[in-house]
Formats: sequence, structure tokens, C-alpha cells
Amino acid sequence: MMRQPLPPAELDRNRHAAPQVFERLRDAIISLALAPGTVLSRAALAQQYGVSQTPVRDALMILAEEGLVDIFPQHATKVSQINLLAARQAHFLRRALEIEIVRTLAEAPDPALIQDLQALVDEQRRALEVNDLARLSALDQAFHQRQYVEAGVMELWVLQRRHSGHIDRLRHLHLPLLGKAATILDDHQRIVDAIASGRGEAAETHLRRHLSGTLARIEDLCQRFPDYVRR
Amino acid sequence: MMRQPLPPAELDRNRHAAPQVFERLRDAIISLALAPGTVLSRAALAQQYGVSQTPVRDALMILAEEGLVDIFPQHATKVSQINLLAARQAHFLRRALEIEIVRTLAEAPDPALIQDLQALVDEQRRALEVNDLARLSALDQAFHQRQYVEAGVMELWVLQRRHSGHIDRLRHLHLPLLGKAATILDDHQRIVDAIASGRGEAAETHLRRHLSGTLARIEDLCQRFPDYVRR
DNA sequence: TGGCTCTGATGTGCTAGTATTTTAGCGGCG
DNA sequence: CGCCGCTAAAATACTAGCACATCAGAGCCA
Repeated sequence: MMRQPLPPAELDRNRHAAPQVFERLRDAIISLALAPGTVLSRAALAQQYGVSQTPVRDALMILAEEGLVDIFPQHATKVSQINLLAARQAHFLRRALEIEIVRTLAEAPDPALIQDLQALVDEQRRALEVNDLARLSALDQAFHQRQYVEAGVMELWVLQRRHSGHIDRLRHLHLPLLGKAATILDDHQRIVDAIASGRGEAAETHLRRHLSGTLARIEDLCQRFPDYVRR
Repeated sequence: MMRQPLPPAELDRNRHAAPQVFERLRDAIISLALAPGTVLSRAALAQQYGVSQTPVRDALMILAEEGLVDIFPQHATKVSQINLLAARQAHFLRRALEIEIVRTLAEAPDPALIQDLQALVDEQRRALEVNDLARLSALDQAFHQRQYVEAGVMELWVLQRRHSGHIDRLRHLHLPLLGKAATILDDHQRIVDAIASGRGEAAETHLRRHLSGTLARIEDLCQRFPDYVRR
């Protein structure tokens, strides 16, 4: 029997079991606490969380749809290798969505939106000054999410997040994010300004450069950590 | 006990049951054979297909993720109302993806791609001449899918299809597609020409007009069939 | 008559357990 | 020595069934 590196804390019996198992497994996989290739025994997981196999099975089925685990029928379920093709497609998805979003928003800039985005950029600036990376990351998410909401496509934000598992795992291989933070902030500021002044093309240009940074890091990481990555 | 308007044919015992149940239910929902609001009893469906409740449950869970059924915890599972917001977001998703695709393809047009697309357009023209609507529809799908494949994002084609359930149901409310077929063909031809000559902006323009036709029909249908639509 | 409470029926979420399928590993044969 | 087939272990897909949550509707009260 293998040791399980997962948090052993018990589930909340007042909530449904399956979503909780899903969340825990997803966090563990994305943080690489469960390394690619790890076999996920349904029976073992069920015992570990103190539930039967059905909620575990439900969780694993959802994870399989996101591509975070591979289910080999009648045989085994394993944490998937990081898939470069899947990561590229997830990045394509995000790029396509956010370009269309900034173009839409720039057509009729809403002052309330601009105010919110500017506030988020300013807060990011303060977080950078005190080197609070966790807060910086959260604010970055909020900055982009705010635009989905304004465009009336919040479900597409959720969709995009649900398909970013491979990218998120790559991000966890790449701790020294700090050097790029100033550049990211500049990009954000330029995007806000372009939307505010109704320059859709300019917003698209800045967004493309902003996201291309992520893509470059992806390709780089895949070369430096070939064990985790399936080519 | 209500009558079930589903095909009673038995399942293939050599394939897994859950995916078959899923496919049948999805087809029935999208074709509106199962009207929005219909209660889907797990026990009844299990009996109907000659399987136990688990594969039915699996199928219903996937359908719920696509938004085609609503699961009310501990109470009931129903075919969802057609959701205009979801349809708009699915349309936004498709528009964003295909615009980014044609722009990418126009940057470095591949002769083999152009040849395939042109062949598909020509075949559509022939199908239109003999009023073969089913074939026209299939060729339309193939035309767009071919571009996803060329851009290396076939999984995003699948993703886009999986989220088009609400739109597909609206399409089934709207039989007289024939009037627009010639316009659709013209759009396709212009998109091919624009990609072939490397004019990304032009391709985007034609694609936008092409897709805006669909969106206009969506809004129209929602007004004409208010019973099925949740606003 | 209108609104609140309680009860019963219904159905989901989960538990327990069976059966079929897959694959690793071993032994024999060419 | 290498390839093929057999065997057995293990995991998934499925079957059967229970328990608690939810809601419709009857009955009671104001």
C-alpha cells in the first residue's frame, strides 16, 4: 500500500461528498502534490476520505473530462502527464475568448468597468511593492474575470478555468514569477487604457503580448521538465 | 406513468452502457423529442434501456454539465428550458474561437487546407442544387471543423460542439433553413478566398457576418417560442 | 377564504457488493 | 535467446438497494 501525500482531514458531512473529493483531488493534482503518473486507487481513496467508492468515482469522472486524470477502462486510473498539446489548446481558448472580450468592451466602454479594472491594477501595484505574490496572483485572476463578467460571459470564465489544469500545473513548476510581475502590470495598465479610450485594436495588441508571455513560459518549462510532460 | 417517446431499441451489450444512454438522451433532448421540462426518472429510464440506475445516473450527470438537464438535488431531474443566456454564450464561444482560427490560418495559408475547404464549398453548392438539406448541414459542420483541425485545436471543436446544446435545440424549432442557404454558401466562399490570400481581417469580417446570421435567428426564435425558453 | 403545518411519496446521493475486462508476469516452445 | 500463450490479480463498470432531503397536497387554524 502506497503512502498518500494528501491532507487527511475529514470531509464535511453536511455537504455532498463527491464535490469535496473532486476539489481535494484537483488541488492535489494541480499543485503537483500528486505527481503525473500516480495511480489513483478508487478503493484507497474511498477509505482515505471515509466514503464509499461512488463519490470517488464521480470525482474521477469529472477530473477525466478536464484531462487531469486518465481512466483506463477496466484497468486503472492515473494522474495524467502534463500534456503540451492540451496546454496549447487551453491557451488558444483563453486568447480567443479574451481578445473577443476586450474588443467587445472597447466598443462601448463602461465607466464602472474602467474604474474597477483601474482599482485592481492599482492594488496589484501595491501588492507587488510588498512582494505579496499570492495576492498578486489573485488580483490578476480578478482582473481578467471582471472583463468576462462585464461582457456577460461569466460561464465562459468558468469554462476557461476548468480547462486550464495543464497550464496551472506547469505554472507550479515555475516558481520565480517575480521577475515578470512588473511587465504584467504594465500590460494590464495598457489594456485598461485601451478599453477606456475605445481602441479595440490596441487592446487586442496588448492582450496578445500579455498572453504570449505565458505561452513562452509554457514552452520553456516543457523543455526543462521533460519527465512530467508528454510530448 | 408517462409515455416515453424514445426509441425503445435495446443497447449494444458489447459497448459500455453509460455512453450509449448519454447519446440517446442527448439526441432526444436536442431534437426536442424530449421537451424542456420533461421529468427524467432514473428508475424509468433504467427500466426502459434494460440497465441499472448507475449508467443512467452517469449519463444524466454529463448532460447536466452541458446544461441540457437540471438536477435538483434530492428531488428531481428535468430536461432544462432552452436558456437564451447560455445560447448567447455558446455563440460567443464559437465566434471567439473561429475568428482567432481564421486569423491564424490566414497568416500562413496552407494550399492543402484551401483545396479541402474549396472542395467542401463546391460540394455544398451541389447539395443545395438538389435540396439535400441534411447533407448541406453535414458539409457545413465539416467546413468549420476542418479549420479547427488545421489550427491544431480539434479538442476545441469538440468543446464548442459540447456547449451548443441550447443553440442546437433552437435550430430544431426553425425548420425553414433553406432561404438562407445561398447566403451561407457565399459567406463560406468569401472566407476561403480571404484565408487563401492571407487577408486575416477580411476573413474575420466575413466570418462575423456569417455567424451574426445565426445569432439573429436565435433571438427571433426565442420570441416566437416563449414556452420553451427561459429568459 | 387564505395561509401555515405536517405528512407521505418521490428521487437523488450514497453504500455495498458482483462480474467482466485488462494487463503484468511466468513458463513453454520455436 | 526471444516470442507467444496462459494464468491470476486487480481495477473498473455495473447491479441492487438504503437513507435522507425535498416538495406536493391534505388538513387545520385564523
